[in-house]
Amino acid sequence: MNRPTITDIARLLQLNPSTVSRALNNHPDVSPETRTRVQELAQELGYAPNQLAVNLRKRHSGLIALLVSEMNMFFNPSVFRAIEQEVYANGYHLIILQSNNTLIREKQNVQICRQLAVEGVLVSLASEAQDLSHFAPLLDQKVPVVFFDRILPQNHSCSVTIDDVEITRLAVQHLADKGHLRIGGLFGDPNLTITRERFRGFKQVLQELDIPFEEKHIAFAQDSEQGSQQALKIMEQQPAITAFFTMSDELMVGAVQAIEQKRMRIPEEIAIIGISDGFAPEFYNPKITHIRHSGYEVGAEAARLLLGVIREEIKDPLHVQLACRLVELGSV
Amino acid sequence: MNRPTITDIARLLQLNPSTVSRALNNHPDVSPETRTRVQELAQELGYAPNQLAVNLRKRHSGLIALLVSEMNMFFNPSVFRAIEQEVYANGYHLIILQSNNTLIREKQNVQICRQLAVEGVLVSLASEAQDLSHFAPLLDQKVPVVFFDRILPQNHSCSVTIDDVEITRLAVQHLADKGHLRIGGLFGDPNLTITRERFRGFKQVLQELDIPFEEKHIAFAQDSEQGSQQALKIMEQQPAITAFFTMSDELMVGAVQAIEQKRMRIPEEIAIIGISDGFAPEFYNPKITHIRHSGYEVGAEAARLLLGVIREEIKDPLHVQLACRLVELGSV
DNA sequence: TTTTCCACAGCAAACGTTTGCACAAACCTT
DNA sequence: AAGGTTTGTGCAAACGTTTGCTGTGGAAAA
Repeated sequence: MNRPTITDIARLLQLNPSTVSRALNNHPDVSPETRTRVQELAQELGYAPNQLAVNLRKRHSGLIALLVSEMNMFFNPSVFRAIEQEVYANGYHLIILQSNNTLIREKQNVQICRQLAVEGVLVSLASEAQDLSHFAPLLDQKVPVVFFDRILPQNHSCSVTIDDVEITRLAVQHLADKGHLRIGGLFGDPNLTITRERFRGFKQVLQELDIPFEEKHIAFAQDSEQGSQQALKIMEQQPAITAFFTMSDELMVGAVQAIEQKRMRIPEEIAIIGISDGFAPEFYNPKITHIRHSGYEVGAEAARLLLGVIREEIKDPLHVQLACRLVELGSV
Repeated sequence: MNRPTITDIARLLQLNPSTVSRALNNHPDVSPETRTRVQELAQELGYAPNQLAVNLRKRHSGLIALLVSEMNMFFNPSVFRAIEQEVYANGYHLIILQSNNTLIREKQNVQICRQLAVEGVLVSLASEAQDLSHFAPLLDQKVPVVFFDRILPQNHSCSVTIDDVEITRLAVQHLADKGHLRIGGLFGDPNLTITRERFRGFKQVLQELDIPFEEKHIAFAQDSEQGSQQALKIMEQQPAITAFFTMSDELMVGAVQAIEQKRMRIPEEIAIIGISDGFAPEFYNPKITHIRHSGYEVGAEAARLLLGVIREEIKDPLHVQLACRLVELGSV
């Protein structure tokens, strides 16, 4: 037999499919005796419900979609791991859609979510996304959406981020505490809210600490390679910086590369502090002091919020900002 | 209206649902006139087919599952990126299931694949998996399966790997060419076929080159931290090694950490060569010479094979071994 | 004019479940 | 012993599509 159905079991047991269905779902309306008869036969035949039929009938898919700019090395893997685990533990399944940072793909992915009748969507925005209008098809259908990490300001859906201003405050404060007054800053894609916020925080904290902000000591870069080049340029400026602040792992890697290329010693000749989930700082010796944000926690929290909204335990949009902490490892 | 169905359109246009269906699918049996009438109204109403119903009717899900041990930093992201793109480009969607390296989860995941009626499965095995018997439920149903990266020897399904013996040959040969005769080796989880093969290759190549194999110069480690400790131990052995071979990025990171901790200079005092997809070697200065295997290519090839099997273009199990090449970057 | 054929549209069944309702038998009530 | 309630089962519709078959009107062929 090709794949036993509920109807097959019903026929074999001289029962009605509905009774079999109830028996398998432990519905109280069915006698213990028939229940066991049904379940035993189901077991024996290796029966597994046809989820496609269940989905149609119940009008849901058991799917949660993760819309993400692209798989990259640093922030994502731990976020994914957390999300998958949380989703799995609650009986849903995770489907992943990449936007490759393009708006057009993100729009398509929204449509796919709608077609597949996903029950919730987790979103880390493409850098091309300037607003959230393309999520209307989902929001109109009351599909729960939670934005995380790469978000835009809005108030209609839950979001999970880290406190970007606070994170830079911790970093710059730590550098200042150690006596660093000329600080080089490496920042990412200036289109992203996350970059703008961290940059804003950086300047703000410098001002609070009465450290002059020097245009020539900061730069924006898209990846490690660019970051490395920009870091070299910054290090050539006079008066020379004594420390680097990098807003992401990619840029930290770039900065360290540049420092090593100049054969300068960390932290004796130049200090460095980054923002990281703690993985990449381990690559080096000394390990890199950083402000730690947990990608795992971001993912887990985003998934928990989404599940809360799906279960209607959460009614109003919640905006969670996760705490971070300084991890001193000797590079400052 | 809540979400227009084909029946809604039929009613509004005084047509039969079947005609509407055919019109939307550009079936030739429908007149150009009604076809446009239908398509225009569909457009106007924002009609999107209910994929759940389509799936049930067509008895497929449009889903491809990716069974993976866990999301980790190094090998996986590029593999995922490739797989997602290939799958997406062919109109399927990707669902991801982690096993956390446990057999029990892998078994559950197989069941989930069956229930969701996925049309193909890509597998990188959990380290607990000692055989493939738990994939029987899928193979019995003729669900195409392709194994990649972490595989076990078998002949019933396609597989994609890299040539582990050849890869170590390239590495060790390169070290020997540069005059290194005392080579430290760092290897991963000895349960994995991949580890055993690379270790076998390592010994074999040493023998071919008439370099004595020293037990005290090799070690096994599960992660960077352990790798670093093992590397330190190896470096303390006399006569001292002059070069490291590391079989994975994690271990490369560990070895470099140990070398830096000893304040030894690469490559003047000690050389290092690794196996990598080329990302992590960029972290350092000098960049690390490595044998490059493309995670992206592995993923893309695995996905292509799977799609080939699904489309029945590939009938017999194909075992693809991808080529690798030496990338010289100055650490040897 | 009659026959043949084709283009188009409708009918109805099917995919495998779930679930509201009906109904029979058995069990309590007074 | 008549009525009411519980317990277990069956019937049939529904979820939204797709598709084989049937049927009609009209054009082309004979």
